[in-house]
Amino acid sequence: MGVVSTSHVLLGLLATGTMHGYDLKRAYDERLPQARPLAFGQVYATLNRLLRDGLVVPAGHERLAGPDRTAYALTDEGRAALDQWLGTVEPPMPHVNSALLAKVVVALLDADADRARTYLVAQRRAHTDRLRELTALKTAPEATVDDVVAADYAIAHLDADLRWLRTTLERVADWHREVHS
Amino acid sequence: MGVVSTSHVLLGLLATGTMHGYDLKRAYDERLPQARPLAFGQVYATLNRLLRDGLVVPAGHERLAGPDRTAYALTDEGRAALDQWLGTVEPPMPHVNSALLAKVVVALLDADADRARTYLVAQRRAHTDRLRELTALKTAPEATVDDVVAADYAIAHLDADLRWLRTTLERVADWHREVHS
DNA sequence: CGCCCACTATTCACTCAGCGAATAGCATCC
DNA sequence: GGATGCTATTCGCTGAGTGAATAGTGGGCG
Repeated sequence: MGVVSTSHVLLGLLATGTMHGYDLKRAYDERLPQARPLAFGQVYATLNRLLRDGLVVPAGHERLAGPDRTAYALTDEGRAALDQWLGTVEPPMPHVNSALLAKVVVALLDADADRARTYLVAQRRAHTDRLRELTALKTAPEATVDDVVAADYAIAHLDADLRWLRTTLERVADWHREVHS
Repeated sequence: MGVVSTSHVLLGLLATGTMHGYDLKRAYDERLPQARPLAFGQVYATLNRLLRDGLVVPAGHERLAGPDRTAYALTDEGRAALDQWLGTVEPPMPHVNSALLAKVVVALLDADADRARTYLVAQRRAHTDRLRELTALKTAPEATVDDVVAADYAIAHLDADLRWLRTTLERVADWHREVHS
């Protein structure tokens, strides 16, 4: 599944009004609090790429109670790129990019089936623990819809992992036999 | 959830015997056929980092029916790093890194609820289509256990996406109201 | 007043990751 | 003998990501 495209998200945030880098970072943290943390440095790097590609333009260079700051605004091209992104479905699972799967494959390859089994059991434990955390976070009284939707996403996928862990545990012996043949 | 660590997978493949870059790439394709495609260039880049860090050493430099080739072998340090990796559980969903979620958030932010709804419906369609492909692939007579396990992983997560898409569709109106307040 | 701290805003230097093209030897086949 | 294809590696470039550095301003505090 596609990894989240930082540049498109920044375009989307800029579409709500001109902003400078620092504000963008804060808007990102506010709107996508559960997402991968975004460093300031990366915001400016991405902005520069968007500028280079003509998707944003500088819109004011003021100094106001602090250091210089440059605000950026979407161009028509930027608006078009954003609409294009929003109107396109993400390719669903074009390849299986899972650390879990990779680790089990490697464990089966150069250790024995027990090694893989031990790992799977430990991972299952970590998953159930995290699942508890997330359901608590979701049902907390101060949870916003943002929080609930993000938590639901994580919960659904942890659940998917758990189901996969269970059936894979049952298959470890067969699988090990096949790998070493 | 952790993205698959190329260097550890290569260490794992090397643990089954000394290999040179080209063989490593083939072993990767054979053992992880459903994983993200790995370019030759990246194999050598990663090998050089492993060499620099003392996790592998050159083990033979032969020319045999073709260009020069350098085989690499695991060092004790490399073996230790591999064991360390295999023995560690992956942090389950430390952050929600989903293109789906990001796109819906952006759609709600600078378009209306219908825009988000249209996207969700289109995405659901793409998911169910892919789901059909994968079940076909899994039940095909020539499917190996590798194929089945990988397909199960993908299926479980597509299913998780679908459940999330359904409940999110129901919540779009509420969510849109909260975002614009 | 003078000083330190915290906040705003951006830049810099560096490494990893990923991709496509380039290079180069050998095989083989028509 | 020229074209094609396989083995094996290198190169150049862009993007992604991190942590530290820089610099100005305002507020609190003794």
